[in-house]
Amino acid sequence: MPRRLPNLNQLRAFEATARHLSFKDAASELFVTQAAISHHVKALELDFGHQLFQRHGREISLTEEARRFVADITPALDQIAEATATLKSKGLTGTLKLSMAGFLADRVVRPRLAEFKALYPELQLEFSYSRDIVDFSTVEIDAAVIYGEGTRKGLASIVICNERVPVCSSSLMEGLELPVSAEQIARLPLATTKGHTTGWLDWFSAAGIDDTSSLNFIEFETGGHTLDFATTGDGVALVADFPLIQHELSTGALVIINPLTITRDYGIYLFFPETQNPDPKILAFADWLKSVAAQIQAG
Amino acid sequence: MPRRLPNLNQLRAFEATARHLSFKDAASELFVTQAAISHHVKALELDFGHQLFQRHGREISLTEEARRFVADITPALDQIAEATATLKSKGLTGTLKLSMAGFLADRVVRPRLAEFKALYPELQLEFSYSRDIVDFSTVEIDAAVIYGEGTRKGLASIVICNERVPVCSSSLMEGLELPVSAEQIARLPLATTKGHTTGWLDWFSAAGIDDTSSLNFIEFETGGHTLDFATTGDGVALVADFPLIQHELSTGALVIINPLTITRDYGIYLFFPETQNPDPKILAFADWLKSVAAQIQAG
DNA sequence: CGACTCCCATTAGAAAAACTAATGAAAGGT
DNA sequence: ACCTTTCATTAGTTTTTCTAATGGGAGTCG
Repeated sequence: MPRRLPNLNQLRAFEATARHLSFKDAASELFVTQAAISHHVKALELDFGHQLFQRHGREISLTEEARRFVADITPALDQIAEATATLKSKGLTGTLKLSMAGFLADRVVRPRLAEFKALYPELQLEFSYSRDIVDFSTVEIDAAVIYGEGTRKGLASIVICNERVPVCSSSLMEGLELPVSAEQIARLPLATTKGHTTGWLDWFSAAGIDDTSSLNFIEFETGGHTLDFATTGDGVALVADFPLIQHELSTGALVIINPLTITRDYGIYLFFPETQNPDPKILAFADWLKSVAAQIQAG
Repeated sequence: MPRRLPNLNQLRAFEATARHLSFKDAASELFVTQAAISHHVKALELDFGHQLFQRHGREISLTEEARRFVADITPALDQIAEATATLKSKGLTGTLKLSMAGFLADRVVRPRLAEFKALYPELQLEFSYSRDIVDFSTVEIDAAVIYGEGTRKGLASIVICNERVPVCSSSLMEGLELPVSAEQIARLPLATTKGHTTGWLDWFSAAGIDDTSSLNFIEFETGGHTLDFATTGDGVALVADFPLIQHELSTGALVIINPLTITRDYGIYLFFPETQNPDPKILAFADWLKSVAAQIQAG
């Protein structure tokens, strides 16, 4: 007799909801909207012929049967997750040599190294620092994380995050209301890295402002400096909607002053030499880095 | 840290394949085509970055890592299936009083009673026999399984199976090749239950034959009799593609002589009095009966 | 040896499922 | 009383999944 399983996507939605006791939070964990979760849970309740949650206004609680049911399936899902992690990491041993800008390593990768180690226990990461692309033929590097355009000759690339939003310090916001209009932003000092004003030009173009002659750019050596400039309240930076600024956003040191996000070629990419079969270690790292980005964007 | 799960539908496909060591058989277990399984497994292999099966011509075998992985996830899926079964059956206690034609009870339901009991251990079934709908206001019956039209005034209905195919004994097939053309079938004796020639008329209409004046109908009291008639080689019966004839088909006593299947209003339905909230016991039984039908049609 | 059969792979397109945006409704907080 | 928060629902879109058709390779049988 073949095994009879419920719809497993619905099951996952239910389990996440049960953990959070919130449709909204479950939705954010699974990177979907609250409506999607609501649909899933409702379908599951219909299938099972039992209520799974009691709804009291904006609160929900598990029914007696549902409580028992989660207790049964949670370890099962854990086991699947663990077996999957083990399988994925299998064979990924050795060292992956990465090049990236210092502020990316400091702010994004290193603080989460433990998490990465848990997923790929036998994989060592080695860092070297370069804000720009390296020459793979002369430097012994497997892959490079670059904040820039997504295509380079002879290199394969994987998008990590190509959405960018304008941020500034809350102190600069005095007297202004969120969202700050693009016209107002155009009058503020705009931080960029040297020679990379394209991002801002794209952003204003997306905001419907084409006269960019009067923009006031302040150029810096590194992306970290543009962030510092914004953080100290001296101007606005255009940054990837990425773990980069997670801490600052949550403490309120930085604020997204206009929700307009541009998705252009300019963003964070992982580059590596083009081959038929890319090194699985690189793919694993790219996969992980993307998940880090996704986690943040989901709030 | 949110749990990271693989696509669970792909996982189910993989697990079924691993049990059967066959894409084809896994497909049939899951009621899909072989291509669907192939896609799922391939996607999983891509996600994991590992081959899961070695392909040797038409044989497949598990890779070493995959073997380990199945061993990990199989108990997890078992546990989910079991927890689901428990939850579904919860609260379904007492007795469900069913009315159905004798041959349906004898051929379909009773041989599988043990299976039903396993799913709903606290639910008793009681049978009474009627080929036609009963008057729910006078007879103490919860639901009726009827071979007929799918809509009756004041009653809700659930389709169990509304596909019908022509069958006859292999002895009648002497000198004919499968599939037998509709024109040839039109010359054979056609068994129906009394006053229900609609099924055959629909079938011939679907086959493109509109002149039904010369058809040779033999009418019987019960559906069982039309099957007997076909089994003894005296003519052709039009039956639901359903467990009814499973045994006869597998032994070769009956043969589907033309694959044309009609899906019309006439079929097997579960009827019960229309209410706002149907008795979950009825829904559970309908659910199970549908699964029995699906199992057979998948071969 | 060659035709045949049996599976798996691949493709393009169809069908179904999942998801979203928008909006409503209920309850809690201010 | 008003605003905020959260779940529900609807209709429509997007994405995923599935299928039908077809090709290829490896056994099998005459």
